[in-house]
Amino acid sequence: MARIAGSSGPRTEEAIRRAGLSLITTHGYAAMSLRQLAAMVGIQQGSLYNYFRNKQEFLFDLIRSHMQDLHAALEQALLPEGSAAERLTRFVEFHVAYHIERSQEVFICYSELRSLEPENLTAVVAMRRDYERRLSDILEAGRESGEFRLADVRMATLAILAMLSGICNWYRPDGRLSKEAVSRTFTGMVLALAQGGADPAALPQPANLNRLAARRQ
Amino acid sequence: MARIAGSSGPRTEEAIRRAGLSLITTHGYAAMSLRQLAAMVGIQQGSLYNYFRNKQEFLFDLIRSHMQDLHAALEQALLPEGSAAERLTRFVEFHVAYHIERSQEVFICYSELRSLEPENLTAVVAMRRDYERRLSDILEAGRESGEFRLADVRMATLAILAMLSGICNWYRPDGRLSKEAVSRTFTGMVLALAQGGADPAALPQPANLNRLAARRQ
DNA sequence: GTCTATAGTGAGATAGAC
DNA sequence: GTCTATCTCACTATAGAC
Repeated sequence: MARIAGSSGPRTEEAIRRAGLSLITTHGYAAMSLRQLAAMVGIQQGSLYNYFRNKQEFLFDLIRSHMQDLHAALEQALLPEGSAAERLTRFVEFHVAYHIERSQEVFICYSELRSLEPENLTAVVAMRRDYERRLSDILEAGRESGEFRLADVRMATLAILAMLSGICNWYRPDGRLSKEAVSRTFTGMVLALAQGGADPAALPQPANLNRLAARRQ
Repeated sequence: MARIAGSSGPRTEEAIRRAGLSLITTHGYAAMSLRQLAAMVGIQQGSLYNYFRNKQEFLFDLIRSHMQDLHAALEQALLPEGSAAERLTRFVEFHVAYHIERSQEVFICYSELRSLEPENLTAVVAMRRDYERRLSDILEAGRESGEFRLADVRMATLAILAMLSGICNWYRPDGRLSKEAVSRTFTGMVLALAQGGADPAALPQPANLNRLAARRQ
């Protein structure tokens, strides 16, 4: 990480970005000092101010630019039409892939909202709402068409997003599971959740299982 | 919050606890200053050191004592026997109730693990593993008995816990939803997820629904 | 148990030479 | 664009009177 002379520019910018992501993910924004950050990049602490006006602006830039990337990528991935199950599958596949690919950014976007100053927070929350809505719309469409059985679309939205976003807390590229296995499994679980058929009372006993099956036909 | 004279003792201790929970939830451990904490309690900053040796110990006490409470409460709530669906239902009901009742502690236990020093972290992670295992065992039992259809018990465990723990990020006592409604809805979603029947390919069309129902009988 | 006062440290941010 | 040097401030933690 050390550096030789008075060089660089855009290379430094990218290095600061990556080091910042790493440090904030590990220790949190408040606990990360600019001295640490500079050391990791291999420059002096004062030099950082050629790249941002202050620490808060650095955080906001990280979060905002990531949210923009996320939106742009989602736009590409969403199906314009198709059954709700197909659209939901596509959404989950995208979400999982993105969360695995860019887990640090994603994690920070959830965990460091509290560290944003009010004005900056407002901007980010608006983008976030927009994203949640994409999922809500799919669930709502499925509920109306009868493909999905959901007691509450809002809660289902939050539940699914929490479940998917949790992936970036435990997924490790060198772990037991491949990206594909995770994607497949979560797609299955989310679809099962959405398609429901689970009245808590309905399924435990075999007798009830029969009733349910009959109702479905 | 202000106080009158040189009084108190255990009352102060409880006040510090509550103020700490609130501040850490809102701003995070690293961003909370002991001056803030003292001000919220209505004492001077130096007086805090009658209640802990340093800031880290305060955090660790909060987290550890909460984990102990959680384990004790879970012990009471778990069913010793019954079908996997019944046991899972009970687990979810407990989990939701607890997360709603003590959302600050729960949130901190997830979000401030990073702020624990290595030794303290080790202790907490062990307790956490133990808790996850309670859920894994239920899912595994259900998978073996054929009640549940799960591609991967470990991922299902993590998915369910993430989904449930997410509740403390958005639930508001004065909001649209009652505790009971949340509990019922999440129980339903978790059971649906566990009981599966969701090969991504299998369920969109009604034709496949029939096959599924037939197989279940 | 609480207060006031302060030691000692490390933080974010700025100034000016190269 | 980077460096060195430094300002200013807030923080954790301690000491000692009441």
